[in-house]
Amino acid sequence: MKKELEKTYNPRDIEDRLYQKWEEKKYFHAEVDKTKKPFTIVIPPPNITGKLHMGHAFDQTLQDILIRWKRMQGYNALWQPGTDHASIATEVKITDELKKQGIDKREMGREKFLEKAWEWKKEYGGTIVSQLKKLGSSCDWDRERFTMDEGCNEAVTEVFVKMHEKGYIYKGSRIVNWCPVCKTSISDAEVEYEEQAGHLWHIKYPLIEDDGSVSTTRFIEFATTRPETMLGDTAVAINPEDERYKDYRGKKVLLPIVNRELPIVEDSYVDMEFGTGVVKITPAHDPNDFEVGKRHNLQEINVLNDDATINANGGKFEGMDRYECRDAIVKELDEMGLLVKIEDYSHNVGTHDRCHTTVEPMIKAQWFVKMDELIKPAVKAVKEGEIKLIPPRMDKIYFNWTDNIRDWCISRQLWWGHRIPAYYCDKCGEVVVSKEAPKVCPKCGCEHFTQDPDTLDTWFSSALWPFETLGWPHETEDLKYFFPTDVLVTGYDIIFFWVIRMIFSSYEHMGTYPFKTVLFHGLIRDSQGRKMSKSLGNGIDPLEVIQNYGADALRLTIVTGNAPGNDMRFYNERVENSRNFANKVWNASRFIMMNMAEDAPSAIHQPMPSGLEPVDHWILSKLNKTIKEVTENMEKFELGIAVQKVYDFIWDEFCDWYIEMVKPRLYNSDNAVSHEAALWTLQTVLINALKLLHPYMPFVTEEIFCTLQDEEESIMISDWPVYKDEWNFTDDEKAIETIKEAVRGIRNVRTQMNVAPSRKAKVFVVSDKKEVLDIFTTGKLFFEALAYASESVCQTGKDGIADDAVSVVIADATVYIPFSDLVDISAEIERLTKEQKKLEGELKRSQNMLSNEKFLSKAPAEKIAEEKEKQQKYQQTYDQITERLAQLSK
RNA sequence: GGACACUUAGCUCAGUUGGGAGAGCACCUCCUUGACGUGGAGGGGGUCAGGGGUUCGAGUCCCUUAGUGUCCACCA
Repeated sequence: MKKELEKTYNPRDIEDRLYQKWEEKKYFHAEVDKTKKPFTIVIPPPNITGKLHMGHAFDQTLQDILIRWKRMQGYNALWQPGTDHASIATEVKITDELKKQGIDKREMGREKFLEKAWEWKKEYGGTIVSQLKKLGSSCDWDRERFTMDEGCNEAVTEVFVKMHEKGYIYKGSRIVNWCPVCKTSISDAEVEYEEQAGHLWHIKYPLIEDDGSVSTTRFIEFATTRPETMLGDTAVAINPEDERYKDYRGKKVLLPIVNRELPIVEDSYVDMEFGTGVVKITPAHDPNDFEVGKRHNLQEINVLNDDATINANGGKFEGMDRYECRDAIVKELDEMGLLVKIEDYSHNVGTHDRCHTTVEPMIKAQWFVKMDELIKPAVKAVKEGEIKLIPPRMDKIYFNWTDNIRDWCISRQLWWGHRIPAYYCDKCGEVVVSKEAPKVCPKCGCEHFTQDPDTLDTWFSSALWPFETLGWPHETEDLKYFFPTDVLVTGYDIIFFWVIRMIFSSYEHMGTYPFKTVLFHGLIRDSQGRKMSKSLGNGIDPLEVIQNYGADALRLTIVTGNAPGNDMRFYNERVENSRNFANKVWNASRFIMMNMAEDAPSAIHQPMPSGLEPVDHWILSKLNKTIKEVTENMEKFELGIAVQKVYDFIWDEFCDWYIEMVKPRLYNSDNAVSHEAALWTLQTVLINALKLLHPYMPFVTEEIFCTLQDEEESIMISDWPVYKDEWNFTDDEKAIETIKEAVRGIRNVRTQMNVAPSRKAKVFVVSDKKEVLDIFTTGKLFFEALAYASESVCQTGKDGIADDAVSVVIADATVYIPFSDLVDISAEIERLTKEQKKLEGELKRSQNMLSNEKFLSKAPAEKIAEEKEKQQKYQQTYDQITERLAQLSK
């Protein structure tokens, strides 16, 4: 039966059907197979609360391109999918949801809350997965994992206990970043600094004289951005080198309002150049002051509650909010005459990246991962190239973080997450860290324990993702075969949160690095270059784009014209272009199918017939080159360049030239050999081009492929095209390029002269070179098909050509079109003179280069040869134009 | 304060070992040719931010200036 396609490509009709077929046929599924080489990618697990956004689309498209390509290349390709429990994000969302229903999380209690959370996971966790499928992602869904499934839980506990035993995990009271709204500690990576307009309050504390009296004349003045923390001041610091304050050394000041005596300590931390060279020290609420406090054995007075209101240590301010208290204290100091002045001041304030609440540094007992040793192999991996970051500039960002790394605070005062496997003896408080609750206290023999209420940072489990998903801590075959993985694809925004932590975790627990290459992508921005955000409401919904233009168009848009790691702007005109391309491919295929005889076997598996003509060789040669280059680009992760080449080949070479050039042969079935050769070439080139395109546009390529095939097959499991020496036809390539040049010249002249397309004209090709005439003789019909020729004649001399014919000059030949009634000789002379001038310029440039001795002695030989060839061509053309001008001027 | 990136056609961007400036969109002219008007043919438009250097040769490498953006950083 004759195969047919619709007139336009309608992605909506086919995408879901094809995806379902792929899943049913298990094409995405990978099993250990030692006869094949593995290629593994683990998905950056999307949050269960998440809704598909452009960031996912970017991630997914790049991964899917790589995995589909490698699968076609014969690798045993595994794309390991899964989702993340996203501890804090999910907990906040559920808490808010409960609040709307008038339910308070604390009143509800931990157990009930977790039940609710699991219900939530069941209900919404699948949404994101079904959305990923809309993009065409070829993940092995049979292997789908969740960061809080049984296996991952086991891995997390294993790691925690092991690292605790090795001393890499410890509990300590230290300054942590505290979010007063989420009421949990957060890691340094989760703090986002925002430039905020604030004030610098200049305050003075009175000195305590040697006799113990409070001075009314001697003060020590300093500036602060946070006056309310004075409630927790336990010292004032000066630089030991600072001569201005030498009389104050060893003395004390009185902390007003609170009436506490504070020592004046000397610490080189104080910058003499800044302000007055004096710093008030609040060890409990500032990380630097905390360090100073440790060095000078200062008291640590916490003045804040978990919600950032003032606690009992704040005396009469107890219960006030931190900012309310600030105003009250400033007012009181002013009344006491201790406020010197207020300056406007802009400074960086740490905020929580989730809720943007100003973070409060507080001393808390938390669990930490000791980083100094762990980070070393992670630095080495990138330094020595064992892990390659793309683009390479990411190295610096990476090292900047590793060089300044601090211990990682991993405990969170949340419920949704992996609970810390630490147990406290109810009687003596002994801490036992173990996989299961201990039976007997090793210290006091008591049998009652309470588990640590805290959970772990989400990224603690994500850090294990590449190996826990393959079965670790068990020694599975999957792990041995698929690990380490090959490429990680992710946004540069989570390099610190995730990438680095996976690298050191993997090295620590697996003894090897988790992947060989990290391909970073940027952000997708709106048409004005703004970040897409909920508050701006400028987010573009990928599902809507798919609905309107198709998943292939979305994918192509995302990967086109973007260098690795760069942000991109997204707007519909770009997607329209991608959709148009899908339609172009569709219609080219449709045309080919229309010309295939009924019941004829598809040419795909047939050997090359003998009757191929130069133009067939030409397109095969072009295809061959494209195959080679595209594969090379993809190997270097230059996906944008690769797809551009496929696009150009299909649209410019195949559709605009080749198909047009073979049409006469298709419409004329008298010459069966030529007809067959054309059909074979059309199909062969199409199939190969579709294969090159498939990783980028899986749906349209599959639909065409399957329609074209006789048997039920899939392009996604077909072989990736390989460069073949026997498809190289250098001479034919050159010949067709010459014809194209002549055709373009004729079209050009006709447009310039405003000749209606309907007006055909006889075309004479004149050349004194036999091989050139041969080329045009075999290519005669191209002039008729492409250059409005009624007839074409190839000859050596000018016999029979009117003197005033229009001429098109190319290197080896001159094409004459007699248009006597239309030709304005002076205009013709002008046109040719212009061309002559242009050539003169080129010739000059070329001659300059070739007469430059240094160029000749230093440039590579092939470059010189290339330049000589060009010069020759220019000279030939130039001479012919000169000759033609002479004729016309007679 | 440090680091990184960007500055190329009206707009958005490619341009990866340095060797005659590209694409898409927009714009102008023409085309109801039997795959496609989501198309075809032709065209206009750029001193590749400014300056200096290396080189036979620089959009591409080095230095510098200016503008923009991002990340990092405890200066109270």
